[in-house]
Amino acid sequence: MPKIVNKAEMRDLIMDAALRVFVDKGYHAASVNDVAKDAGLAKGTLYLYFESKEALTTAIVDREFAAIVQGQLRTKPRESLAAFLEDLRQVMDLSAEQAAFYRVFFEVFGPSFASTDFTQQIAGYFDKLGRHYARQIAHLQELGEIAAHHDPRPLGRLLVSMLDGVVLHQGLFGGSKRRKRSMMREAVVLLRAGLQNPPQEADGAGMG
Amino acid sequence: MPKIVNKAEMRDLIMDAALRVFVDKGYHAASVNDVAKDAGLAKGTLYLYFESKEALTTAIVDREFAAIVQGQLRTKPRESLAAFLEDLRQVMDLSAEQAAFYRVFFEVFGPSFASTDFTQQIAGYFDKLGRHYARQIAHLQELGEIAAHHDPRPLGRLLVSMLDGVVLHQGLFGGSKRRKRSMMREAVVLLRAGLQNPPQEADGAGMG
DNA sequence: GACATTTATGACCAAGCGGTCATAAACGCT
DNA sequence: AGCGTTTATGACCGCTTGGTCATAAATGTC
Repeated sequence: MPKIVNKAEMRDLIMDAALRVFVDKGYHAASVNDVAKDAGLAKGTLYLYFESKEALTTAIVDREFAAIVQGQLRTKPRESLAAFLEDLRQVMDLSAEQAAFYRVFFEVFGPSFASTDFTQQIAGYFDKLGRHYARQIAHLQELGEIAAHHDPRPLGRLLVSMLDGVVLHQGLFGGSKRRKRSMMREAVVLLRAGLQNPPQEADGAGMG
Repeated sequence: MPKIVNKAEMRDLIMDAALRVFVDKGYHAASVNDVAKDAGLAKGTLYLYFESKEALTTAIVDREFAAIVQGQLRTKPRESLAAFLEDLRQVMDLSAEQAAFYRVFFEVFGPSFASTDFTQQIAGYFDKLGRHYARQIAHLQELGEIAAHHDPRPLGRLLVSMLDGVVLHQGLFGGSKRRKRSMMREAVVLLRAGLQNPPQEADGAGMG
């Protein structure tokens, strides 16, 4: 009988290699050959497990992305604002590898690559996370921990965008640990005050 | 005597075409030929005005980026929190074209492309904007419009990251006008409360 | 050890790219 | 009109890429 390999394991191994190479050289500069070599395989072998470079990439993005988002989704609804803020702090405190992945992710996410399906899928992840935050916010509003005037849905989605921005800038531009820490501290302080306080009718706020 | 063309004008014309094509097809999928055709030129002509595709791209990013950032920098220091918030709201309210540019920008901004110089330059723009906000914040603190416990520098840079995230998500994932409006409203409300309120010593906020 | 079947290989291919350059067109001036 | 100079052109080149495929290696069973 024939030789047998664990295909799922092999796919994971290849995805690991690909992610390393993409992070190192950039997605578009990395050739399939580069990836295969890093995985210790010949190019042809790689094509036994992924039908194209795009398929490989999609699989990676899906895997990594799901991991990040699921990590947040798994958290049980918190019972205090402080605990919720701690969750948010954790999203911002991605590991260096995850931040690097983020860079790749955005390089990949151009019109050239993104089929509508792909875009939808990613948008779906962010929206899901946003809705999760929305539920969390609504819950904390009931507990009186978050001011009642906030609208949970847009606020949840807004938080996702904002935190993503913070993470992305960290991934792209780095900066010292010190700076990162002080920024994260400010973020938590800002969000805490922003979430828990009702709007004070200020002076002459015009607005359109 | 010779034929004469306005080189600066020509460069701008080419950059306009390139941006259109990049936005439409994605940076990596767009060939120099595509750009030249869109500009109504032959490829060789384009190379009379830009020495390489990378040079063209750098010029575009520089131009567009400077426009966005300079727009904010030109604002005189505001004398009220409300006015400052209105400035922030404006950054988030980019036109569709500017948002599309953002997408291209991040596609370009991979390790494959980015020379260290380029990265530094872009980081410089963001930092500059962050310092601008920091000055603004410090000023409003003196006026008592922003709570004193905030640290202007990291907070300014944080705002840049956050707003960038919001803009980016808008550019990438779009969504209805309604949704955009409600998110922006939430953003302003959140930031106003976050900025103007002092930290309330909450319950049991642990933290590392 | 022979066999059937799966898995691995890397030379090979067509296609497309960025970039060049000999040649032609356009133009301003006299 | 004629000339000197700048500007425009697109066939062409070298190179790399994603992807294929005939061939070889590996493996489990008898």
